[in-house]
Amino acid sequence: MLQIAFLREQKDQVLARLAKRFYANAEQEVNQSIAFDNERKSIQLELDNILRESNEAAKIIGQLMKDGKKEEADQKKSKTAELKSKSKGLEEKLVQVEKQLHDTIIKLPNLPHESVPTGRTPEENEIVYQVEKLPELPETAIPHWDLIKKYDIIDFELGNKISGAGFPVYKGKGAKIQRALINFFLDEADKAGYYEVQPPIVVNAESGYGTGQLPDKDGQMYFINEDNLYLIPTAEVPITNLYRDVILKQEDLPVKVCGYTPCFRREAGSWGAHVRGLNRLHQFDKIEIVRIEMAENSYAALIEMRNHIQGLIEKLGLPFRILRLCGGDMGFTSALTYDFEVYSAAQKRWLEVSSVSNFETFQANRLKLRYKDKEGKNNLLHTLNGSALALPRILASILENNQEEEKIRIPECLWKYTGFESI
RNA sequence: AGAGAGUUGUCCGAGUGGUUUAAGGAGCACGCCUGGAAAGUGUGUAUGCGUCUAAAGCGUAUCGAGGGUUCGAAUCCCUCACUCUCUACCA
Repeated sequence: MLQIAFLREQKDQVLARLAKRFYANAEQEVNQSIAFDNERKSIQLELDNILRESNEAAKIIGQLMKDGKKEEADQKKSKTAELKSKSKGLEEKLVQVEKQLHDTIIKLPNLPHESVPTGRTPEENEIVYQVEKLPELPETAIPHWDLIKKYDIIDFELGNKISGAGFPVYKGKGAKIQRALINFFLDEADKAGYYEVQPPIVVNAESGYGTGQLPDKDGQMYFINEDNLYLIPTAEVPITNLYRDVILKQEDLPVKVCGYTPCFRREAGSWGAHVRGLNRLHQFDKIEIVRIEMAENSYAALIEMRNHIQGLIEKLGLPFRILRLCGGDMGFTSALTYDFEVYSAAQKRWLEVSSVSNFETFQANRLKLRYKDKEGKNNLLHTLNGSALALPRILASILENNQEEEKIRIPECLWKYTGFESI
């Protein structure tokens, strides 16, 4: 959520930056927010004055009662009745205006960083890096959905039977390579200084709201009606929310946390082309890295995270590229996002395997995540996160890119985790 | 799941309608004292919003959350969340 004070003070800049997203009603919604805020302020001022008067009166009445001057006290009481009805009306109005302000400002997406390219579609993303040569596979190469059948390592039909589409069963070496990837990614994160946590994979609405999945992506999360809980779409939600309503000390920074969780996505309406096999699932595994940084360090941290992810993909030996997302393709809450895509030779297309973003204060403002500086002043922090990495598409590209006539090579960095060198 | 007891500031903890403007203690910060430290001692120590160019100051709200009663609520009433104890169940 954007800060109302910033909208007020830097309206031109806000509108210019929102323009990069081609956000339609920017000017109208910004003006509306400011108008609601003005109204809020004037109501509060009036309300505070009335409350002050009645607080003072209550004190006097208390004193009069004590002194036994009951009649005088009663007289005073009748006067305060009027104040009371007035303050009640104002309170209702205040709540209403605060809600209107909130509902308006919550719709505004984050402001793109100045380096974000202008553009509406994925085609306009900027390619920051790309491997020089794309791998070429022999004519006989097949996509991963055929490979998993050939080697019997992932079973979608079994998953269909016990759960439904998008919930595969990993079997034998398929299951072991999952476990190997999880451990490899966690160990690498650990080496890079990330503190490991194992959070719950269901969260309450407040947490969903804190990181911005709610109200924006309500329909995308599985919801447990009975207990009012959501299945997490990413570990970003529980991990970042560990720091909801927290005021950190400057010496606690930066915060670097990682965690492995299953992730659940309904992906409502997104079935069809390009979602075969492991390309899009309802349940998948992911290792997430999360950082909390002071504003002046957050972009350096983003590059560090990007380099970490790049290192993982390089160790796995996969052909990849890095994109800087254009304004139109960037997520609602992000100020700058880099996407990693791995080339699938058998599918002849790029698959997104990681997304690393700086949210600046957008999440922190909702989370009320701040730090106390040397002067004792509280400031909003910057939050960042990235997938390091999500398993299914990484597994898909390992299978596809490493296939040979009668086996699939396992990247060497995984051998000590799998205990086998090929499938 | 049933019964009971709880939730107060950074922490512990007092407080059952009106000097609570939240006692007292601990911790922390800064000062005094000291050769240095400890002890001692003094002062300070939450958050949001508003007012203000800003700071200070002042106002207002916040004692788990939300609502209610009252001139006045940490205190009384209602709803919800969470914690603990016992019982039941169970990896």
